[in-house]
Amino acid sequence: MQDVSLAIKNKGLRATPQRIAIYEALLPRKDHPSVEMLYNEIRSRFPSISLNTVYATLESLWHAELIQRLDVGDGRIRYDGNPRMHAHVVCTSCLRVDDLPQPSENTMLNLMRTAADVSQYRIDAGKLLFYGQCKACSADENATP
Amino acid sequence: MQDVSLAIKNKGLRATPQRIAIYEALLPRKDHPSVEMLYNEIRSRFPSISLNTVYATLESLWHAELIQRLDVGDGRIRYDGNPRMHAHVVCTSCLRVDDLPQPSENTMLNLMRTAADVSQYRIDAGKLLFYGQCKACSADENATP
DNA sequence: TATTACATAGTAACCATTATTGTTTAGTAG
DNA sequence: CTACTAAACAATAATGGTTACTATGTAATA
Repeated sequence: MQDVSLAIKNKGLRATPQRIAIYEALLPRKDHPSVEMLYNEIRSRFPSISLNTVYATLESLWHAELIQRLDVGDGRIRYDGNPRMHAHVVCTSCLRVDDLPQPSENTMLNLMRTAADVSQYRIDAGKLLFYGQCKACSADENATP
Repeated sequence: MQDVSLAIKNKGLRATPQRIAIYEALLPRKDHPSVEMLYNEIRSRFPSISLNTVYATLESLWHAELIQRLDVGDGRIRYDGNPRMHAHVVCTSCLRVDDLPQPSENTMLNLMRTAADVSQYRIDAGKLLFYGQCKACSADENATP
């Protein structure tokens, strides 16, 4: 509760009711919701909120490095309440996105360093995505061929 | 020349003049052009070609696994004449995209296998992207602060 | 209280991509 | 060579997530 408000203020942002609500809605979720998914959830408690505010707020939280922006290539951007670098898997059937515990953050940081060495770029961020089919979709496909 | 035509036919596609021209235009490039960039190049030799044909052709070549589709998140899709899995670096200033020789294809395939194990997904593809600033843009920034 | 800067809501515009449609071309069989 | 069938092409319109714009509201500062 107050943690959320404090975390926002600590980044130099105003802890408005809308921002607190959006951040609090995102944090417990593990399904990497899109803007519209969050918008629909927030609207039940915040009927007057605009879609635009959700866009702007998520961008602010992202710039403040409180959350992660995740473009998996399905046309809509997903958000992740965990700002630490980690890999993701995308189900190309149902488009769900899951976190991956492997490779570790250290391994990814090592990949980044290697990339910086060989490319001569200054590298700020990395993204590791896998695409395939989740267990549920594989089962469905076998059930109805 | 004939290689290109043959490669297309070997995938069961018709080797039309448009397809050959588009594929031949993409192959030597290392800058991962977008649809429009290729469209502009092709039009000089093929004034009547439509943008839509470039879209359709690139999708055909991609489905045939002759080329690679690359969504780096800048709004337009980039194409890579090399279909083998490899990492990329994106310059967030000038949006150029470069290939990375590291990590090796084997390393990436190992990452895929690990991801499949821990996620219980059937994994078909992987994507490793790094974001930062290329040498030229870093130099420009230091020159004009 | 006046000032200034940031937030929000609502609407309209943007733009890469995809869908649709009618036409043309290539490949194949008779 | 001609007819048939399927694929490819070109032109236009439509889609849809995102951004821009504008006006209004709210919080921090002097």
